[in-house]
Amino acid sequence: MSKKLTMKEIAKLAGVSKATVSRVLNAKPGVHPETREKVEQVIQAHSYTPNLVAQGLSSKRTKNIGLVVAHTTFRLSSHLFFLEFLRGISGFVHEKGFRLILATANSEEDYEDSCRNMAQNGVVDGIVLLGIRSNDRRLRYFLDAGIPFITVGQPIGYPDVDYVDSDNEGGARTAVEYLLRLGYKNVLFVNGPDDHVASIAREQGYRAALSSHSLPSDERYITYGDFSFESGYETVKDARITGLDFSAVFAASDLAAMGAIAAFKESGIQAGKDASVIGFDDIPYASFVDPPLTTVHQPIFEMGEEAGRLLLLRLRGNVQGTLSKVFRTQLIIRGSTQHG
Amino acid sequence: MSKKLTMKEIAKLAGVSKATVSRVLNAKPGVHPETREKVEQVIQAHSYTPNLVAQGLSSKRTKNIGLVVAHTTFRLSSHLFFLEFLRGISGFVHEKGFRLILATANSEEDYEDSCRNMAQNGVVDGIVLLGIRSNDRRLRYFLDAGIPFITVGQPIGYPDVDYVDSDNEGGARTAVEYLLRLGYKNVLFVNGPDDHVASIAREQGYRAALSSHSLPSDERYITYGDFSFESGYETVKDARITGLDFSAVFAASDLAAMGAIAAFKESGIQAGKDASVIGFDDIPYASFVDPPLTTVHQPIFEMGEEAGRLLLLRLRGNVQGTLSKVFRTQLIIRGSTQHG
DNA sequence: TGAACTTATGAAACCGGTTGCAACAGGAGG
DNA sequence: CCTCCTGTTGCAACCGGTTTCATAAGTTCA
Repeated sequence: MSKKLTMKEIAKLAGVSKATVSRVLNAKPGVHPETREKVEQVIQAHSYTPNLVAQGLSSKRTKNIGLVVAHTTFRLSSHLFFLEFLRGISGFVHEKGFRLILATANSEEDYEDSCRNMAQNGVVDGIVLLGIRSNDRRLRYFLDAGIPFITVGQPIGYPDVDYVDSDNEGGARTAVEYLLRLGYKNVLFVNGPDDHVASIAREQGYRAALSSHSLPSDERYITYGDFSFESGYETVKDARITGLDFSAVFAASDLAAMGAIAAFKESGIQAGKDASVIGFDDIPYASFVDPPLTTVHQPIFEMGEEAGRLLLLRLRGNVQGTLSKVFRTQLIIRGSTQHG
Repeated sequence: MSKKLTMKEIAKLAGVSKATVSRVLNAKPGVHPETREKVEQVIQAHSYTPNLVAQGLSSKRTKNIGLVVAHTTFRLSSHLFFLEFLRGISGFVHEKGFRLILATANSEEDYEDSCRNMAQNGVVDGIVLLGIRSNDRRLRYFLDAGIPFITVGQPIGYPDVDYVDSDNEGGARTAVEYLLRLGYKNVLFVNGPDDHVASIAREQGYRAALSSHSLPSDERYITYGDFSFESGYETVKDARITGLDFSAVFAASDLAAMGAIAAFKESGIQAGKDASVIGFDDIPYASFVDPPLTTVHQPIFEMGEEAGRLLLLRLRGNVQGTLSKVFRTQLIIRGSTQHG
């Protein structure tokens, strides 16, 4: 455990000044090739690496990206969306030499604190925000602090904010239209939280599908939950007790769809035969369950990569206007919908 | 977007020196109550927060914890172990005022780099290592750099390293003994990678269970995979083709167990009736699939918290000897094993 | 051969905090 | 009234880098 060398010591060993070592390290011009060579040798020999904290202080760029996750998103340990997104962005930013700092929270207040801290403490160069709400007031922290950030999901209420999203509305519409074409008259919609931006878009898609088939939206068939298994399960149970007449369900998450399937099964109704259920996300588990889940695929991994890409673009600074990218969604037909 | 104030400016506004502001901020003694009050007011009024990077540089403590995940662990997007662990440690360290920096990688070399960087660049105070192997040589980076770290899973080959773990051996043994008591003579073991520390312990448990029933270990029934769905599926398929005679499977992950169930099903064999399958982990999905999975529960969330707790203890410095905690595992009997 | 220009380099200021130490004021004790 | 102590405070060095600017050395050209 040799003590860590500093730039000054490297400089002395190479017989030059700190400034020169710094120039060599950052591949700056204006260093004689011979000098550069010599310095590089010393660096190699002692396998010196600069202290990134010091570097961050003086250059005002830490190469840290903050990933802030709304606690409601994070709490659903089963929310594989997050994990897949993380894989995407993590790989990308690391490749570009950035680090990822995770800010999560166990409560709404902690979350608020997380946001404020991230915005103000100077530790991160930019931020990715996951799980935002409509008119989310937390965005103000970042805007006020003047720190670059990008949201996942369209930032309703903030037209000038960068974002990545998937075509939630189109995906929902396609799914519901598919159910209607199968002949179902009533489609129970198990949505996410009503102020979640993805929920809002998916609800628009649901309504659009009904409209396109000249059907009115019956509000009793539109319900809000939290994307969980339980929310799908309970909603279907309750709806049947209430006497609603349906055998098709569109859920805003795969987990909720699995809950719906389980609830049907308890009443002796088999999804894929006597009923149809469609989920949303296409998590890796979707094809493993029985019946395999028909669902709306969104390219979560790619969305993660893209969020990283756009944020880094913004950080580099030479962009004007707002950056955004909306990914296509795709209906994946498996076994939980009636065939033919 | 008001420009961020520095400590010097706060000092001027309060009519004191930087040093005094620093003392107030860190609740150090030796400041007159009146002065303290005044400084606090100015801080409040401008909602000043210190620059954590500068603080990190001068105090040599960044309050960052690195979470390094072996790429093989991370690549399995379906590996809910990671997510649940993350929830545990993340909540804990944030509560203690630390941040979590994620280091992951898409390849073995990237992973190696990640480790080296984390160890040397001075950005983190301590490190949590997930997914280590037996005699993992990457630990040397951290030992050489003299940076505190803790591993998840017993660090085979490094007796003086802190760790948290679950009783993998006991859990495996209990599971296999349960199958043997149900009357199965041959239990196919779908293990993880053979150099993964958890795999090693689970294999010991498997063998111990056979021994305790005076059965020899038949090596043909011990197979290695990567914890994935596919590895469970393929292994069962192959084993049946090879002509092995078994209708009980113990898998080292829930996913692999689900794969095994799927493979059985394709041959018209129903887990829970004609065959028995036990998984490991008890991921949240385990109870949602059909049949609900009998599995060995390990308290992943708590393990995450504990890893954070022990590492922070170590960082505080007033501990001698090595820290470790092994959590109990528990067999959760659901529907994928034959009843009675 | 000297003026003008380039290129290579180091000294020193700076980033925004923490901390050791000296200085200074006020009170106690002799 | 002087000395000593204690409690507050600020100065300045330091953490380990980056960057500006002055200077020295070497080139080009008239």
